[in-house]
Amino acid sequence: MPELPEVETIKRSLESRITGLTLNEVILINPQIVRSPSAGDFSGGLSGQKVKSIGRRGKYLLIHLSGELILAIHLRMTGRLVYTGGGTPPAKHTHAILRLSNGSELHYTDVRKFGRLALISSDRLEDWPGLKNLGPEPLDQGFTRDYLKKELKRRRTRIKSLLLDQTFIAGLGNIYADEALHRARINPEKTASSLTPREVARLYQGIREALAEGIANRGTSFRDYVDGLGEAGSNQQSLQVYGRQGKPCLCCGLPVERVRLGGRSTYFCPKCQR
DNA sequence: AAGAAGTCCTGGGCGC
DNA sequence: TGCGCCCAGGACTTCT
Repeated sequence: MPELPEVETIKRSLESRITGLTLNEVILINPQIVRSPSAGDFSGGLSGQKVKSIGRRGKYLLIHLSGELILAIHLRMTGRLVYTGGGTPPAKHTHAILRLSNGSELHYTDVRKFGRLALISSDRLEDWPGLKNLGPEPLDQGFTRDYLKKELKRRRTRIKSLLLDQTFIAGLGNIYADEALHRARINPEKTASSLTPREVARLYQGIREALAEGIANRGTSFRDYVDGLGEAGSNQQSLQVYGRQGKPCLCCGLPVERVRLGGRSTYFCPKCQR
């Protein structure tokens, strides 16, 4: 499940490889993955474009192109964007191939077909539905303790569900939400507005540290995730609670519990997170 | 208007 | 060995 650290790692791994290259050819195997515009306009609009730079906003990878266009990619759960030297036969579930001017290729692969690609005009990026309502970047200056405190105060939903709400904060998914709450020693079922000032301060730290560690470890390869060069990350070895149901909490030794919360599996330590 | 629930997808794991 | 069932979850839509 590519979340902020995984998308950031993909961005960094692709940057030096494709910046400055031109997209010579776009092979759209499965048009279903294109969110906008139409499949024909998407392929036609991309062809001939030069890659200027790569950015990221929340879980969106943003490839900035020469003609004031941006290729926005959301990998959802099982999407992969992998650079290959060229001539590599496409893996199963490959839905698009972008052929670059040096003969290399970007392969977009997605087992469950939840991910989406879109071609957006640069000047309309801020108004684009996917990005328009995104909350602050948790690792940027705009995400402050004060923002967190104020937002939590007015929300009556459970804290775990709020952490997954991209309009509240951009980039957290199920793995890093659970890890952030464990770091902060907060029970995921607590109502957001009920957190004490100390808990809010711990949560602020927990979010930033969980994400920073994920980036330092080049992402969590729990199931499908690989970076832009097809390499797995190592953050799965550093997870404290996610996926560790029944295993001893690394802080207190009690078994990690799993509950369903908002339709999502949620892992926590009942002793450390009260 | 906030919050919850349903929907899309396929492979892997499990019970029988 | 194989069939059927459940589970994984991000963002969007629909509902209450």
